[in-house]
Amino acid sequence: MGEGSRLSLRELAQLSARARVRRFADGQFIQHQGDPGDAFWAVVAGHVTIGRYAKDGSFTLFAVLGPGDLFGELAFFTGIPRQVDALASGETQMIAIDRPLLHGLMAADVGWAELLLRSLSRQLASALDTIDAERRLNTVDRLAAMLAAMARDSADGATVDATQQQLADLLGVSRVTLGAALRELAEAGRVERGYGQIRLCDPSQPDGFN
Amino acid sequence: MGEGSRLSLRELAQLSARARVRRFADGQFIQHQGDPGDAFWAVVAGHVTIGRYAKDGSFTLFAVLGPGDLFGELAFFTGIPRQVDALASGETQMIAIDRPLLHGLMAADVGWAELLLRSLSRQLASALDTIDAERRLNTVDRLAAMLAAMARDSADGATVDATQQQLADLLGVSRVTLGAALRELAEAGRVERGYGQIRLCDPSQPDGFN
DNA sequence: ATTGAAATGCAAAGAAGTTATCATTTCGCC
DNA sequence: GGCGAAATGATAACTTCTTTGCATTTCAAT
Repeated sequence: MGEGSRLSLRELAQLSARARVRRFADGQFIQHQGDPGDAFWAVVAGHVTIGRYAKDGSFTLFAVLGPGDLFGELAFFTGIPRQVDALASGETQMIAIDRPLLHGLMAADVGWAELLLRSLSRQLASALDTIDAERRLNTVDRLAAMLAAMARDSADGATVDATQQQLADLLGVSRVTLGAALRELAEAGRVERGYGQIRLCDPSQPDGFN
Repeated sequence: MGEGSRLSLRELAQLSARARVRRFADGQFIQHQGDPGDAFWAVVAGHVTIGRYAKDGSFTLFAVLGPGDLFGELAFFTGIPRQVDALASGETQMIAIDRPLLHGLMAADVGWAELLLRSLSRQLASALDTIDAERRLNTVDRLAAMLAAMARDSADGATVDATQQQLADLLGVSRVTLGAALRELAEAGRVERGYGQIRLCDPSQPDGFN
């Protein structure tokens, strides 16, 4: 969701100079659904899992964020309470951007406003793509598109580290359906299935989006 | 999609003072998929239909916007080409906000930046709700939620003027499925079905979102 | 090497949605 | 009032996804 809208090292450095870095332990809650949105976060180091716990305990995974990613702008700007839960995944360092800090940033450089607008716009584009793909594409194509997007963000650009259950949650289908779709892709020679890992055979293939 | 993030009359007046109003006839294209996003739009009068034409001619309806609504910020801020088509619905008046105008606005009043951030955030919240609801709720509940949201924006707050086909497109299901869901709601006494119109019997009922 | 937990594979039954087709109702218009 | 187009209602065959349950494979820790 937040891919492609990351802060640069320069911008993270500017932030660090103006606010202190907070540390979170693995599995620690950073925000709960329903919290007031009086600040949003910039990830400095580590990873953050974004999603929504339902009353029945089930979890809808929205995204896994990394260094440079922003999140929580939504509650901050709308005044709506937090819509999602966020947990640290591994040792994580973050900076909270509250209203005084934001005003300071925007006063110092209007570029910050445009950066935030660009970040939100990208997230919205991604969300609209998801909605459209969910209606228009079958499971196999949606999976292929998602894997391609995840691989682009990965270290080597061709491997996705995730279990079938996690992929199923991301895609909003059952593990059974996801397994069937994966098998179809594997039989077509487009991916190789590992244990907790998927390798894309030809990442340059069209991904169905846009 | 854009509900609840409308410009006030005062803000529309400020805009009109700085840019000329453009007129569009019923059915006229305002923007096509793939156009460059060198400006975004503020609706001054009339209505705009937002959606996406697929190659096969099918149309995914995203929203119907009214006076005070903004759209097209997405392509403008991300640099991604237009993702959606927009058509005037009835005689429509709009203002194009390009980069010089936006910079003028933001320089005159930082409030414009926050207004845009708020608008985008609300659209994103709405899109995320849609994704989550699509996975978690059954068709009947999603329909009830959508009808409640649409009724809130309507004149009397209890009537929705739309055909079953349009509602089906909005919800992303077939007309058959939507008809069945509507019938279920009608039999539960929650709505009354008219010809091209739905009346909510108790709009104060919880709508399933949040 | 063994063992236990996690991940994956597989199959059957059932729920929910889609497409396609046709009948019926409603409304505007002459 | 009658007509025609649009909207709605209804039905059936088909597809896709889910749930459930269990077998198998993989990995890591002892």
